[in-house]
Amino acid sequence: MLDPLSLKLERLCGLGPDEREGLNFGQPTFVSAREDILSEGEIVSHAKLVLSGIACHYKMMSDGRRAITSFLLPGDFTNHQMPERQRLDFSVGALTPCKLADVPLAAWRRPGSGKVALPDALFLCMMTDISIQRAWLANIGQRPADRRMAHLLCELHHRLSLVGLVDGHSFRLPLIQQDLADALGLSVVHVNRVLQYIRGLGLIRTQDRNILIGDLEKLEEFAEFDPTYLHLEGSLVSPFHTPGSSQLPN
Amino acid sequence: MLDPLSLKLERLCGLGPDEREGLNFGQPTFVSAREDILSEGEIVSHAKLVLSGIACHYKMMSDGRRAITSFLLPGDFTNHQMPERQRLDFSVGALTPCKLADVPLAAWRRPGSGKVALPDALFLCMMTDISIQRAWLANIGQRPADRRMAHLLCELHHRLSLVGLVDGHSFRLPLIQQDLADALGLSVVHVNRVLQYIRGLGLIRTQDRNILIGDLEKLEEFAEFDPTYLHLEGSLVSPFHTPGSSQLPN
DNA sequence: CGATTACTTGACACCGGTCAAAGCCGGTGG
DNA sequence: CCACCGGCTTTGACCGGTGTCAAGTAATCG
Repeated sequence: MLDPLSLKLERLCGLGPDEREGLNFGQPTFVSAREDILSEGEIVSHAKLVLSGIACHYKMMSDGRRAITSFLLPGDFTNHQMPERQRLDFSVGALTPCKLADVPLAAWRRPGSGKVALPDALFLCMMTDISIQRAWLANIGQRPADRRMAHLLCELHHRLSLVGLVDGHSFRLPLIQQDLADALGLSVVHVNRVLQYIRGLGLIRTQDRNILIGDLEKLEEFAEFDPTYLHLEGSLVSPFHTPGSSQLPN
Repeated sequence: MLDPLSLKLERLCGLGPDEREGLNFGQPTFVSAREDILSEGEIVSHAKLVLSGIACHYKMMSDGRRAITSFLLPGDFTNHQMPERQRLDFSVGALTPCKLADVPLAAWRRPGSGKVALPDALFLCMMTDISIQRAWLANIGQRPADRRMAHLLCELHHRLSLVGLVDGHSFRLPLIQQDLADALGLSVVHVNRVLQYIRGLGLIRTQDRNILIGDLEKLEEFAEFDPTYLHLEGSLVSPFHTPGSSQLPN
């Protein structure tokens, strides 16, 4: 069975086994739920990969609130390569028990010769992460709570699906409502109300700690969800085409 | 007089004139306020640089609302290099008349040999943009309107200061209240109320379309502003850091 | 100038936050 | 096997921050 990152890169960029050889990560490490993986202010020299579990980027506000700025699913990196001696301006925390591995920074480096597919693919992942952040900004800034929640669920559906963690229309989402609240800028109480409301619409079903998508199309319509920003269409081409230095548009 | 990007790179990374030679951008283009610079869905092959004026990243929501996901100040790029054939998931619009220039993608490429300072510096810029997005997410998600506004003003103060556009404690901010509203996830009416409130606290003063910071320290304290995320400390700075004009706090 | 665009103001409604208490597990230990 | 316990979820009552609507004023522009 493929690790989630390889699966993602294969589906997203058509990356074959031979092109992933730079991805030999070391021994996996395990952290338990609620534990910090990286702390704000830290200086990191490694890129950590989530192999299983769900983690998040978060910032603590001075009044004790926690702002979750992204969810890290299997196949996501906790951090991209940082400029040297740059301090982290966020923390990374495990929301569930997580399995992690370090990926050598060399994977991002484009060699003077040889295959460049891997660095390109990793770059695409980074661009997608940025796109997701933009989408969150628009989501939190402009949508009412119910659609905001629905939009997040749609996104998670697609992202989990990409790494093979969606079974039919349902996926396991072992987050507590406080996590969703901190990610959506809502209170726990309201998250609870909103989940019930959406459940009442027949869009989702919850059982245990699973989220079952009842009618994905309806949910996406309700959330005004447009998956373009996830860049799922597998544009498997090198970002670095060599342009002549002088093609000015217009 | 240095262009804003060179100024920024010099102050941020200690980049000297010889290391910036990859930055020979072409003829500047001009767009008027409210005009689009790039449109969602477009495929871009150039990186555009803002030389003067203020632009923004935005997404239109289906109900006609506009979500501004970032402000582009002089010295900022409208877009980073995108993987080829990747469609833009956002639009770029000019909020004021803007002067732009194209920067060849080659500037980002690390050559097989020779200077790598420029690509590294540009990469730092990209990481900072991501950090800013994270900060916006936390800002919009967790802070009440008044502090949210104050935090944005603090950020703009620092960013404008970096490119020499702050004069003492005051800076020109030729945005309309609707722009601030769309960026902060507030209504225009409330932006108006909040500005008056902050003005009443003596933290800012507005005249014409300028924002004057009355007491920067008080404003930053009120906003719980921590400039770490802007990565201003010149982590890549070599021993020879040229101070530039003296208005930079340090 | 008139016309448009931006800013202010007030009244009112409502979404979502807060507080508090009550269920609901799933563990853990006796 | 049951009792207890702590974390999570669910409810209800209440309130306050923001949004909306609408109208009036000021600024900007052709």
